[in-house]
Amino acid sequence: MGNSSRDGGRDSSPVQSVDRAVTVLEILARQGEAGVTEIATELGVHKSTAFRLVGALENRSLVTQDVDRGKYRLGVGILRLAGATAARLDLVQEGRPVCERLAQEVAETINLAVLADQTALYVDQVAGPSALQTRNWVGQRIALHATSNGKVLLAYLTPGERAACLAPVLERYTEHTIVDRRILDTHLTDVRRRGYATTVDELEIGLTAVAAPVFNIDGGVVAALSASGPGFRLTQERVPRVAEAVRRAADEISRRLGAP
Amino acid sequence: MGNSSRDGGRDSSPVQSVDRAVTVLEILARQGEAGVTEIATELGVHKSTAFRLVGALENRSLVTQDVDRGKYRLGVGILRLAGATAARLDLVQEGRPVCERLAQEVAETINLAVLADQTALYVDQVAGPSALQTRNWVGQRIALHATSNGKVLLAYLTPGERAACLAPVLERYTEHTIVDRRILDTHLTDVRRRGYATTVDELEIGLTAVAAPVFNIDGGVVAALSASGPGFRLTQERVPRVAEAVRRAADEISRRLGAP
DNA sequence: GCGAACTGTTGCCCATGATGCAACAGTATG
DNA sequence: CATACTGTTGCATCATGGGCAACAGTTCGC
Repeated sequence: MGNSSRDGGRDSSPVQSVDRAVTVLEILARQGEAGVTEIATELGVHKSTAFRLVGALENRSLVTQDVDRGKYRLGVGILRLAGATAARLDLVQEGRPVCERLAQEVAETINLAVLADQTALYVDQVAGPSALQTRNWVGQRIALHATSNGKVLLAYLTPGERAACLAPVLERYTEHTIVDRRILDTHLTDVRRRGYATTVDELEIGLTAVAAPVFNIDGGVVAALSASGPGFRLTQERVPRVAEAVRRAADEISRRLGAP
Repeated sequence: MGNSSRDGGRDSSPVQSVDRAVTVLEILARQGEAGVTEIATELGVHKSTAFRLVGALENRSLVTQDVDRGKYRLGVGILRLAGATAARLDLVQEGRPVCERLAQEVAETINLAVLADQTALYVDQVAGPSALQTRNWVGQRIALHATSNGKVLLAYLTPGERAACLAPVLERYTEHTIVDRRILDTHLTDVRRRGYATTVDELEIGLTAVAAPVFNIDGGVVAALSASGPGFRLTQERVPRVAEAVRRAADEISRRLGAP
């Protein structure tokens, strides 16, 4: 059974049984449903082999069987995996050109972050033209209370959701980190009122950031868009103008995602 | 690493490497992206093992890597698999209650079929109350030109698409099968005009069927809905009334799918 | 700028898990 | 009712999956 190659493709042979399992999934995607014998024939393996491959996928809900001894089809596990991918793909794909323009406009590092496992998960980043930049945050999970993105994500949660997301004791990163819950809650009320959040020296000394919410078609906040840079560049005077640009860019991404 | 069990779950141990590969996908779905060492740690395997598992998934586009030696994320292959599942799941889920009512109303076998690989792929079936029924078509791919579902699917294709779907020589199943392209094209123009297709003794002697189109949110035809039964029951006199019921039911499914 | 500490990647050898075989149970069909 | 199919299972074999050691590349602290 051939191994499809791709640009920069791996030359080492793949794990054969994983490769076969993926072929099973593709057969089921193409045909809607299929039986063990049919799958075995298309794979070129014994039907007991096909049966075990299908069984392994069924155990993890990637494949399901309508009735015992019946035909198999793709299961909800595929949709769960895709759900994780597609929504984030949409956000990043729709957001990327907006982020690039904003990076040019404000000449700072632009980030998109989503709420994930009670942290701000950074899903995209576009660097400004300056040589001095923040490091790459993508893939990292950063504390909510000490980042502008995190503050935005927190600001639009219900009190219950917010309580669930914040540890009883907030971690102090610098002497400027807000660790008192009541001060944080008041601050987040202000974030919602103004439509953007700021941090100055709260995650680390010398780092200033400003963020605004990205809404989806249901009117909920699905991400926060931020600009960040060194404090000597992102001065207090400059913050309102940068915040306005970030807000407009976040609104643009929201519209692209179908927000009202 | 534990194997999640499920109701009616398989007791035999699954194919371990497939199981591990699925766990890799779930890790990436949950975290957005991860590196080889992190995946290995969560799987409890050596990082060379994780590397090969990820490589096998990457070969098939289920996983992708942003830059060489960088972190991995879920790839478009997942979306391709899910695309095959979700759209069909929608159609079948939205269509099922309508099919059940229609089966009761017209007392014949009801089918939903989609265009797949130049055939009519049957994706759902509800039997009428009669003891005499057609066999189960679900999962089968039947010639377009000799079925009412197929005629509906053909009728709404562009001339180019239609030419691509039909073999140069149409297969004759009975003496009533339409195998002349010009006669078929004229017939399909009529299908579009009337809003439904019929076949009498064209796929097999004694089998009568009537089908109508199902539209989606974009206004395109995504499926055909049919009622079929023996000719002595689905008489010529009865066909117009059954056709009208099938049309109304197809319109109902179309509305549920968001058709204009 | 350099060394240490990490990462991802690779070749190789062997232990083990994937596989095919034979057989069985269940279902469909003539 | 017998035959011919299907899906499923236990078992023995061997081909492959896997870990190890090492390497190349990158990051980071001093």
